[in-house]
Amino acid sequence: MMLLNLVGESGPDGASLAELVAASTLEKPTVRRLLMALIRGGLVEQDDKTRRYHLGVDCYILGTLATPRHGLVDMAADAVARLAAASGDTAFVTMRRGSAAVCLHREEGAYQIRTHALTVGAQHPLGVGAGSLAMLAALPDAELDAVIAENASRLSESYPGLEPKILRAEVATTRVRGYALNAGRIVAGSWGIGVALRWSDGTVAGALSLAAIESRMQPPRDAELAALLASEAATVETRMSRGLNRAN
Amino acid sequence: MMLLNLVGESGPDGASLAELVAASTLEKPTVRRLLMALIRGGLVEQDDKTRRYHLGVDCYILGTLATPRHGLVDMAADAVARLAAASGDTAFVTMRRGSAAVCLHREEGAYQIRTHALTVGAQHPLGVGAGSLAMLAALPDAELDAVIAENASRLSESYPGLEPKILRAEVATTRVRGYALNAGRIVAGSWGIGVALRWSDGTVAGALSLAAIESRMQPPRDAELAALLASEAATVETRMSRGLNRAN
DNA sequence: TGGTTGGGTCCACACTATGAACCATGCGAT
DNA sequence: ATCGCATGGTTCATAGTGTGGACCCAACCA
Repeated sequence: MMLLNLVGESGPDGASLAELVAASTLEKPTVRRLLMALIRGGLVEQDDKTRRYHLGVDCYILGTLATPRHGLVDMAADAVARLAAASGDTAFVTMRRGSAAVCLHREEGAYQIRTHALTVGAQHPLGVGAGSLAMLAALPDAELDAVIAENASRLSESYPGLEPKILRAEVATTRVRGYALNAGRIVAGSWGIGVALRWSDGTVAGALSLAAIESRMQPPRDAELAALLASEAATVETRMSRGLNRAN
Repeated sequence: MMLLNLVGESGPDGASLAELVAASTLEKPTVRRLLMALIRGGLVEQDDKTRRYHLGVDCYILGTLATPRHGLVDMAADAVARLAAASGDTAFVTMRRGSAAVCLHREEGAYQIRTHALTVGAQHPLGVGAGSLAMLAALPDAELDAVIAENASRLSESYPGLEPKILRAEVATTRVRGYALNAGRIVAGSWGIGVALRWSDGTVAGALSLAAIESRMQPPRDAELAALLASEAATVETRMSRGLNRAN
């Protein structure tokens, strides 16, 4: 499942065997054998020419069958389109995946300078990035602690300037402010604003966010964008509760 | 992966442990352990109250990430909607999954009598059902033989009246006729018409189909519906080739 | 109260995954 | 032409992990 996930993260060009070995904690023969098993099951496929591994049809099939329960992107697609159109910047749907956030949908606006700091499939610990931070801040305190604890080592190692302590401070200001702001903390100059999305039972599902260069996120524009996000989020959330998808 | 698939097939109400044990060839402790592993990985989730198992968020995430490569339903959604609206009957998107066909999308028309012979998530051997038969007939002969051989035992056991020999005859007439017709072979009185969909490289991706009661599939209406299907299939196929999704 | 059904777990045992070492192939440089 | 070096892929003794019959428990119903 770790491998499946890595293949998913690898984007439209897929992943090579070597890349997967490097990204996983497994040895080459093991990776290869597991990939063969995934291929047999249809969850992964290998391009005959390039020898690279991609997600298989069965992933798509299972995903489609899981849509009635979890289909956030469908419910948010038009909201994201409106956000991108209205702002001219790039809009995203991010979803929670345990203690990480996955970017599932990206819609570019018309403005000529576009940040590519966040691409579809990318995963970061909760709190890293605007949408991701919005989700983290939306969690109940117990869960927040658990998530931060789980991510602690990865944060300190791979995300300098986003150590647990700083993250907690960010969460606090996010909660007061009402929306999450990423002031170029991951890629310098690439700013973002995000708001969380919840299922009708209150659990955090994902987030809507906007990204742009620093100059386009200064007051008073930042507040305007945040208002835009909040209104679209409300729209999406009513839709999420209407389709009474989830029993639990 | 077999279990994952079974959970997927089980529809929106999920599956109980006992059902999964029965449907799989595994023993109860094994099923339970594998399910726990799938739950750990986020591919499956268990409803705390009902104790039933459902597809998890990660299935949806992987499915979304696989959409650029395999996203048939998105490409066919509006065509299916038009089919259902124009015919008043129920329209389907089916996809190939090895030697089986999976129903991924179902759109009901306005007509008051609706067949529920095919529901989303249902899987049958290739050749069983209109869309499924359309796919089988669209395969090159070598592949057709392989598929029929693989399904032989299941066909004879579970689908009386659709033994390999009869299926081959059906394929022949389908190829001549240009579209697949299921004259109530699975559920008496429930008829269907289907046409195959191909990727731009010629490989069979899935099918579009319509289902209705027998009386609504008699000449000349059957031919009219087939024409409708063919034209929508053409639309979908041009869209499939435009998004040059697949390298291989 | 007693029987039945379904969910979930234990642990001796058998089988299966593991990875260091190895082979094969494609490609750029000399 | 030939070498060197990535990168993809495979082998096989060994360590370790999954397997399932038997069992427990709770809920439900007569």
